[in-house]
Amino acid sequence: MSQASPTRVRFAPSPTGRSHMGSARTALYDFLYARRTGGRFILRIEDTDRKRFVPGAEEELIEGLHWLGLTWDEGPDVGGPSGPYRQSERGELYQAHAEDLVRRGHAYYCFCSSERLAQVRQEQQKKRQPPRYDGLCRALSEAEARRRADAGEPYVIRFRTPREGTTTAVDLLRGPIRVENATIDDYILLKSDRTPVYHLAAMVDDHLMGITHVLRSSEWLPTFPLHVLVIEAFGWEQPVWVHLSVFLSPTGKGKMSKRHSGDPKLGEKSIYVMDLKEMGYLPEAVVNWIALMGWAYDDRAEFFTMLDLIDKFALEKLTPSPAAINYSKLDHFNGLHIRALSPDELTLRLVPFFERAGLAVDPGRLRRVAPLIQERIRTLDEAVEIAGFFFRPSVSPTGAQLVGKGLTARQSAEAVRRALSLLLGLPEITPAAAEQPLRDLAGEMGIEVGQLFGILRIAVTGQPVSPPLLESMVIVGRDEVLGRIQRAADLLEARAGVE
RNA sequence: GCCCCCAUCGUCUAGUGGACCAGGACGCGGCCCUUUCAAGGCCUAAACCGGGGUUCGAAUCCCCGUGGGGGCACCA
Repeated sequence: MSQASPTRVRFAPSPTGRSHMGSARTALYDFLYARRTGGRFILRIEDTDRKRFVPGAEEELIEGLHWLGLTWDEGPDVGGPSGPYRQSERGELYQAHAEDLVRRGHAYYCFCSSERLAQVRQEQQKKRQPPRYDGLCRALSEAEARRRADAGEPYVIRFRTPREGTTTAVDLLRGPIRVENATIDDYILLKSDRTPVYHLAAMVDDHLMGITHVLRSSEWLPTFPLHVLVIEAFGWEQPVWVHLSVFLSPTGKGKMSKRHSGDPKLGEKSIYVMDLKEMGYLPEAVVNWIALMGWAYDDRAEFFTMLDLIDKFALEKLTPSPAAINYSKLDHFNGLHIRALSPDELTLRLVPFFERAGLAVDPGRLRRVAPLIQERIRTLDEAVEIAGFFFRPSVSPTGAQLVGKGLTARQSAEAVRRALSLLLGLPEITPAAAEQPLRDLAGEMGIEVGQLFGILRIAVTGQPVSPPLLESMVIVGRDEVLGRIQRAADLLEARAGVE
């Protein structure tokens, strides 16, 4: 690998659906390698197939990349010297290159109809032969082909794959891959509507855009030798080829697909980038997570920021074997990155989740809540569950819920009543002022500290699991705390009367 | 069916002939801490797919099986 010229890498998605973590990882590696080497990162949209085009897909794609913190130096939205960056706007380029190949004998016109092709395929399948073009038009003379084309007969341009010899395609992670040319089909390069297929468009663009390293899915491995042949036919230099392993479903059975993706609105795990955001994951955590599925730095470090990754990323450390996705590891990384946030930053990230839950968030109060929940949440949406009560006007535990563990309603009522008068006698309700007296009270009553705090926790927060009780009381406010405990005492006494 | 790729704990992985009775992380289990829940600390269980070679020596190299994955479109 000569470093004479700066590296240029591209991410070339096709806007045919929602963008998922698999392509996000490819984009991440592209980005990391470009930044690591001081090269350029190019975004190219491969939208030659109008039938599969999905409106809005490009927008969601760009939104997702931005959310992850990826930026590119050239692309459809930012321009650049090698544009246009949408293949649908580069039509003439592909036509000219395809014709050039025909002129030089590396490709030919094929007039076979889709129907005939389908029939040929069917017969081959019946005879259990590999499905491929039978070569009917390969033998057409140049003059004959010209004549039929001029007569208006529709045609495609096919690559004239050598019938003899072998092709060696070199992948950075796998080394040389040798295949018999006889097993490589005469692939269509230019469709009858004059638009190119990937095998032509990507090769032409990578060359014209000066791409030095191609990172792409290993799904391209089967046609890899074809691509090497096409580039050779043009007389161009091969880029460094790197085929990234695919992601497998969480069970490891089959590659990850929409089939394995749930609806985040139902609390299910999704594979789509923008769903990950909705599920309460931090982009920092997602980046850390996908970076480590197929790449490792050494035998120790696992927590990485984007800056760390740029500093340490190396193509040679990529692994060629497929990886099963593991959401519990994402949860782990998310917890780590949440804890690495400043309280101010955490507050900012939390706001949309409370709003989404229909709660009126007071930013000042949320900022005070943030440190209390920072080490208790693994995803941002969990904050609503554990700290939503701070933003509700009241809580409404039932008498049954208020009864302390292992205590009767009467004992619980007495405990709350005594705690209330204790708290009323305090100049302020803070951990420093209230904790010891409450502990002493539990001791006097012969109950566990946990039992007393448990009842008060339900009384004040309305839930059995909450941030630390006394700290929470400070934020809820003295008057409201006293009121809630008063109501709890009433409820417990009513219940004690029934029992 | 044909072609291609891959193969270390359940999962993600470190490991490029001796430093490996195989290391880390997630998850699991236990202990400590503790007002709940977490976080944190400590500890346990858990793997080199099988068979042949090569070598003084193989997780590491070669071959054959097996298993897994991917691909066989006028999609990308």
